[in-house]
Amino acid sequence: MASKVKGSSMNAHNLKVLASYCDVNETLLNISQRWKIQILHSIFTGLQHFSQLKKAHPSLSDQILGKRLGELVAQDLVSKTYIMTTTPVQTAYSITCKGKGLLSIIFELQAWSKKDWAAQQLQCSTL
Amino acid sequence: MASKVKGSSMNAHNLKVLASYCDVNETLLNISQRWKIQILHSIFTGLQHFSQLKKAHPSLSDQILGKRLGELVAQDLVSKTYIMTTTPVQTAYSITCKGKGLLSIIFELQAWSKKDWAAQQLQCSTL
DNA sequence: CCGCATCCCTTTGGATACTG
DNA sequence: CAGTATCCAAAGGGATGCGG
Repeated sequence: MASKVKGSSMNAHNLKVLASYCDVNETLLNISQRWKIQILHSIFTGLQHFSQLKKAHPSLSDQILGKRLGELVAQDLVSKTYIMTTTPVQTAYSITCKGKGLLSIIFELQAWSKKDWAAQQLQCSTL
Repeated sequence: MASKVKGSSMNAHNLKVLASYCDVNETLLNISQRWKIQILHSIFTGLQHFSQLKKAHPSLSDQILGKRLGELVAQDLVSKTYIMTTTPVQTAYSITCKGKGLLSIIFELQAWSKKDWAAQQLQCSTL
């Protein structure tokens, strides 16, 4: 995929795809809710249980955590499994392939926001 | 930059950067407001004037358009210039280098959301 | 241990009306 | 033509308390 920040990422094909992206905004809304990316990242780093995630984000309340986890599962960004061998039954969350793909893009977004664009004015003619 | 969706994008360096991305959420919020990306894209395609943008998005009201344009300028995603040779004075908006960089990432996000991830389960082990 | 139901409050989007 | 001011409705986050 030729979608680097530098280089000719804005070619004709990409423009065509972009022209029909009226629903990207929905995607953006779906991933920009409070705590969502942080939770996804925490799961990515290995935190599997509700209590672990809770501990990792002290200022995050239970019902928001539960809500976000439900959304993440519904969006297929994390998967949920039940560990039946314990009492009471435990739950384990793990990141999906799709979730990892999203984090890749989030990484680029992070790099983009950190970049000093003012110093790049002469280099973006090919963008 | 090694930030492709396919391949080893989640290497040690990226992980380190990701680990400190608590403020990515702020960036996400700043770009996910209603109409913002649509307006940015419209400007990218060549629409320069307030009235043109208004016409391109019939269900977008004046003051929301004005608000978003102000934010886009403040975020340095678009630049604003005044055309003094006309009466009354006209305004022209154009996308900046930084704005183009954002659209590149939005394009990737679009591709990500459209992809059939269920069929990719076997290919994401290196992610 | 893992959540959900309810209520409240803040934020945000949008309609109407007005100005240089 | 290019916006702004004010007010209002809706949505989302968060605190408290309860259940499986």
